[in-house]
Amino acid sequence: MSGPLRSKNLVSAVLIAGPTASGKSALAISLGSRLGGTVINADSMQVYRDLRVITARPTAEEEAALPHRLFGHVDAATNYSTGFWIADAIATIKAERAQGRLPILCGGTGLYFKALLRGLSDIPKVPDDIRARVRAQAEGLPPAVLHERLKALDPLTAAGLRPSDPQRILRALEVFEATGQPLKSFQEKRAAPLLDAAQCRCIFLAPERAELFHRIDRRFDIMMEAGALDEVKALAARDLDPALPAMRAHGVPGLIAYLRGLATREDAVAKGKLDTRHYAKRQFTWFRHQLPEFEWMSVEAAQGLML
RNA sequence: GCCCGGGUAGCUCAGUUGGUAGAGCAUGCGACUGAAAAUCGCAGUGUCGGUGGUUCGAUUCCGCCCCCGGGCA
Repeated sequence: MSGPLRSKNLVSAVLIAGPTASGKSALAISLGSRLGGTVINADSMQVYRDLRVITARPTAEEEAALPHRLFGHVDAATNYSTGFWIADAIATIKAERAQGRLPILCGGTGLYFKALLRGLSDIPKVPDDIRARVRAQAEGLPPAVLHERLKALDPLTAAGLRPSDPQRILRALEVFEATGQPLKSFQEKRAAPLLDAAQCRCIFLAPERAELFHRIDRRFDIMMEAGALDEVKALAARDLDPALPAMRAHGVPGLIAYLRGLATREDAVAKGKLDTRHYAKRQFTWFRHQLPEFEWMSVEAAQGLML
């Protein structure tokens, strides 16, 4: 069953989310072509120029069908983040609207959609040197020790974090280091949302899980045939910091290990598929609980969608 | 055919000086404000290869049988 009919001018944007490999891109292209839309990427990995095949970014032919924005516009050496994306997304949505085009946000990154619909706190950017210093000092230390350190400096934020969660602890440490104020104190003030879900069409493409897992496996095999290994080889040759987001894309760490003779090709592929399935599960959980305003829809229902 | 090693959770394995067992991974569920394709939390599951014996009690000790490795012939 498709949802109620809505006339185009009541919808200020279309948001298409869903687990990886659910067919979001195809839906975005089909809707966008009919509605005079522009597809705007809301996927944290499809922003990287170096990674096209392995991130399932739309192909050149697909991109030719209608305007696509924020795809492959970032170098893999960049530590891109939600904050950068939100800024890019604001500018892009405005620009497309100014041209009379309907923004179609499409991607699987739940945090990006949440930032769009709930607002992202205004937190000063942590200078690169401070970030690097905090991380260098943390090198090799167990997360519980870092948590103790944070507790001494910023008990407010530390109280809300698990001592086993290195990533969030480091973030809190570097924000405190850069601003002298608790991360929590910034988070308590949320910026105004960019979009109001009531004026958007928010779709979550939700295939049946077993079927989706099969598609994920098959798609990874297709990526391998389509040159994923060459792409990863070129990335590996840049010898970037393995902690960079682009270096963590599903399949990348395993394939780099394979290229360096540290893993079999079979194991690398299996790891890529497994990471992707785990991620898909987290995407279902995220949207179910964090963004309930999304309308869950089967792939078949989405195909018959009228806006 | 003989000798040695092994058969314990979906997988890889630990363990029980005899009182019906556990890690990692997988699986399921969940958290989530600038690395989010990230990071983290919780949970379940077993005829302990089969069979007979010893014993109050056997997955653990003994016999026989079956299966899988390796070696010898």
